[in-house]
Amino acid sequence: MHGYDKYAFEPFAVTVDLAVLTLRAGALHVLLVERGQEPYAGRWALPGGFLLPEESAETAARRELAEETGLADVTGLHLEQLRTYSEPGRDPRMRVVSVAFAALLPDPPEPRGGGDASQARWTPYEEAVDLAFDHDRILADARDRVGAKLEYTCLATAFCPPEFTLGELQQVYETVWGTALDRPNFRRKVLATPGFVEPVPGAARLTGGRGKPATVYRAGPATALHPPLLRTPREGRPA
Amino acid sequence: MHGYDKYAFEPFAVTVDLAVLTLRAGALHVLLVERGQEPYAGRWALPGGFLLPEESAETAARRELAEETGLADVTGLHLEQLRTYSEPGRDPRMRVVSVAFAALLPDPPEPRGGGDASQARWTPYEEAVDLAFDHDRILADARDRVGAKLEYTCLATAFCPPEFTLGELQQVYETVWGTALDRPNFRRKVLATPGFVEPVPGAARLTGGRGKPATVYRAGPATALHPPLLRTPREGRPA
DNA sequence: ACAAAAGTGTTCAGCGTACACCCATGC
DNA sequence: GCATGGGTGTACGCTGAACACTTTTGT
Repeated sequence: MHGYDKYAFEPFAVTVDLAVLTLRAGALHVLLVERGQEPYAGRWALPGGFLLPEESAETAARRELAEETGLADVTGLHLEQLRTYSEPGRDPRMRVVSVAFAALLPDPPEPRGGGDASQARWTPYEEAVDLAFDHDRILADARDRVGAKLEYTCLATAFCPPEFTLGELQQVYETVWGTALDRPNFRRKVLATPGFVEPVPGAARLTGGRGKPATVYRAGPATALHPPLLRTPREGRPA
Repeated sequence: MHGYDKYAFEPFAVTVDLAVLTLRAGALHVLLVERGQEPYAGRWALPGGFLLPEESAETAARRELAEETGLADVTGLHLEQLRTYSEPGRDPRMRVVSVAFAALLPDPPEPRGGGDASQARWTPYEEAVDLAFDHDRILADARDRVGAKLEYTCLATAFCPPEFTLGELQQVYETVWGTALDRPNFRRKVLATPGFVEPVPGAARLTGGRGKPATVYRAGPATALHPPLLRTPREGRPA
């Protein structure tokens, strides 16, 4: 039966695609590359590419990110497998099965093009439409997943630099969810969760130029949030 | 660069693996097949196999399930992508990337072997160890995922036949989580979630031979659970 | 003095937990 | 009658939402 003859079937290509998300200026942004080659030459797409023979999907994801966008050795890159897209016809060239990842970054450097990508740039989430292949869908799935995981995991710290204030952490939630949260209650909930954040001793920072300096925190060892931080839609957003 | 030459790289094989879970006699069981061929001939494994050229992973999963275990056209089969396992060396023959699925079934028929599988059988979850390839890990991941999704989705009905009582639904939670739940409170929580279950008009059924006949319910249209049904460990299990 | 941002305190409604109790059926 | 399982009622504690208030800084 099937198995031993490596060339018995039309070969499959295996690729990775990355939905790299970050927060810039209080808005969710995604990293896009302009395709330098057919198909979809000139169109914007998620960074990604083919697996090499000795790579896992996770390794390939990091390599492609470095090649196509210049983001190598990024500190605090959170990579998370989303799902695999395998519908026939997703790539006009051949049968391509793509393992998609969601990646989260704190406010990052400017990317540069490279490899198959003629240029790379951060794009506001809302403007990232009409992408190549089925990347619109992958991006939407990534956003859904990240929004949901903020509720019951400590994922939000992956959007923050190594040291951050509770105000910054709260902005992560407010930006991704598009809702305003009550600051006192947010503070208590976060601090009441053991291992979510830990204070950096003797550090304080001014955030908006004015106001009381905020205590600085680091991400703690916890990964899950019990009880969860539920998304309770208040109306609108704050000023 | 890469892309157009289909044979430029060592080809990848793409497979699917299925962790098919069900409840039998109040215990979690998983569907295993005995491998008829090398590698791992004679060892137990999750059902699965190679993608055909014109199949999506979901289609292949259903086909392999039918071929290897005789479970074709199973009513109420819930298929859900888990993640993709792509580490080099997971299969000694060649480079195999496997898309893993978790599948949930109500109390199902006996399987039979077929295809690559010399036999197939339901195995209590605890006894499903030392599986072929990395299937121990896939199975553990499936169980974790299912346990977590019971909390905030309506997934539990996928373990129940089309019509079920609230007692049966509660047993799903108690079996998967290994905790006892308070019946009155469980009942209210489930009924308070719009679209989780809907009563079947004028139907009632005796469950244990004795006792008051229970109202019969169907799964409703809802998929998410707001608020979630949190796993609050009470000690021990009931009689 | 004022504005802005961090942080504290307090109230109150609602939910979830626990448990007592009633109902319907088989033996 | 009694055991068994389904279903209802209720009291209490705690959490989370809302908002008033204090503290610390820059201008």
